[in-house]
Amino acid sequence: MTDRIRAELARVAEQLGAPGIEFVLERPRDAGHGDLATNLAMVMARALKTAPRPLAEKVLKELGLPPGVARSEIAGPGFINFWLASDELGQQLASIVTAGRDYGRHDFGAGRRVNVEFVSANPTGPLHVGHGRGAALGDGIAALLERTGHAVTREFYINDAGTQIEKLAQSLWARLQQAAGRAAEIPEGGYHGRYLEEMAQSLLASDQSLAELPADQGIARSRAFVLAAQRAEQDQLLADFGVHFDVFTSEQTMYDRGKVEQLLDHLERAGLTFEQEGALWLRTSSFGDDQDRVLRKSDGSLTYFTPDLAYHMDKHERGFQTAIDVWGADHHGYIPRMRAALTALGYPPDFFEVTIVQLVKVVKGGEEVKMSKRSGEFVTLRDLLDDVGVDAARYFFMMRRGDSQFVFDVDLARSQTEENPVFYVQMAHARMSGIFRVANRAPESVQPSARVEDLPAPEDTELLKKLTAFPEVTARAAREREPHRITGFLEELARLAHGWYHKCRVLGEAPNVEAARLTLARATQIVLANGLGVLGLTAPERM
RNA sequence: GCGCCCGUAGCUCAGUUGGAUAGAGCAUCAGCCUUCUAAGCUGAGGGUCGUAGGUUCGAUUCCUACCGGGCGCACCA
Repeated sequence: MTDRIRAELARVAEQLGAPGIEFVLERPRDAGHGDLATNLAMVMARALKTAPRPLAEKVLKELGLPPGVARSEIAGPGFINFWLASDELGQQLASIVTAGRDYGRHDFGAGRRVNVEFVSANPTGPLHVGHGRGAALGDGIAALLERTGHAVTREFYINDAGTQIEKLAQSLWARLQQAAGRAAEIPEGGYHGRYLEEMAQSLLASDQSLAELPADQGIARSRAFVLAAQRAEQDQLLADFGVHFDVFTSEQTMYDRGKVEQLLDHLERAGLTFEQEGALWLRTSSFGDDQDRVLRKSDGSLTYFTPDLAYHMDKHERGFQTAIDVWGADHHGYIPRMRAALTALGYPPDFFEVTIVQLVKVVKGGEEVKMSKRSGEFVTLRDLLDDVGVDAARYFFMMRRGDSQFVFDVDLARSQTEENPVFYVQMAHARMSGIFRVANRAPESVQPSARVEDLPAPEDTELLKKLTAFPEVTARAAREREPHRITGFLEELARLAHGWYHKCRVLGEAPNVEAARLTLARATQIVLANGLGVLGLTAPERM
């Protein structure tokens, strides 16, 4: 419907001398302004240098409106408002029930291959709440893209080749020595967290001889231990968090598979590099970065940037048309060099995208729970999950834009009351389900009753109109990579659903009204479930 | 010093790609249980959209400067 009106408006715009003009056709927030409104006359007025209202009259005169539009008017400074016929609304209701789980799906992604890389935590410690936010957001973005017709791969990059890992291995080695009663110091820049102490103790308990190894072997063993332990722990935790990765790529394999060498070769042959003071540089400043970047240090070793760039090249070679990276805010300064380098490689500008995830502040009992990686004290994702559960954690992380700082109120997330948005939304779904339970009918058995005349209350109409907005919300959320648009919509919908439930009886009404309201309840249940589903949350039948 | 993000009700935050009278939840206050879940619902008060300019029919939205908060500015990862 919207598409047909939009097309007709575009046709008239062309006819009146403004072809291809950009205009908005939207649902006005004020119901008094109709079901749909356009600013076409006003944007045309600017382009054609005439007054908007007379122009709106001309537009309206030329407009061949589809039969679903009941009436139209010119209002305010030159808006054109449309009211839809009530049978149009009824048909939309029926189509929700018919579409079921597919309602809110789109195919505009057209099978575009998208790689979403997220979490990608260093294997140097437990995942903390910041990773949790990245995990929820990355997974949410991936799910949104899937539901809009993209071919999505969820990917995790393991930073297992850097000096961080070396420090960690050395730190564990020191802890092993200490646990065996020897004097040993955590190396400079090493890891002081208690989890290494615990790991050392349990390793030693199962193999006393470990601490007897010569240092180089001991460190090598330590490295293998920490990598395996971190991987196992992270896998389990992410699984518990409801996040599934399709691909894990290790930094080390970028070397092992010759990707790094291949990259350096390619860059040098293309004349994109130069040597200075014994180091090899990439001319990123020619491609938008504010300075050139070192690929190979003067001591012969590579910077972190080089294998990471090779990794992105690898993604491109694997056939991905878009690579979305979800990064912590502390890495945002890294974006220009990566973008510049990928431009230098000749990749299209829409290949590389970054979604930035800002810091999470955890508040419990009205007080901030401090987190500091250096001191080894931080709020782990595991602690948070144990505290508030998966659904609440995922929902909370997704309910705010990634690029604003976020206060995670643990007490709120735990609460089983209306104040808690997760609870509130899930409760709305449970209530819709409850109607069918009491009626002793399977929700799936509902045959769409599409007559809006049988939905007499204003609450009926308001709820229904909200439901019809869901596809637009999912489309926008996917395009903008903003899962919080879904949570916001769900809360608005839940509010209407609760109000409707309170005001409008379903069972025991006149048969035609009961049938129509059962359809509405079913449609509401579907949209709530689909919305919760995109976010990876459960939609409980009862609570 | 330079760059990026943020600044909207007491608090936490939305704000439909420049639109009509700026919204929601919490908190506060006032109501509502003979009902398919009161684990809920209804209503009220609450705003100089950080500040000052600019762009135009119109600015919370775009531009500039400044103020405040966060994060970055490595031959670290």
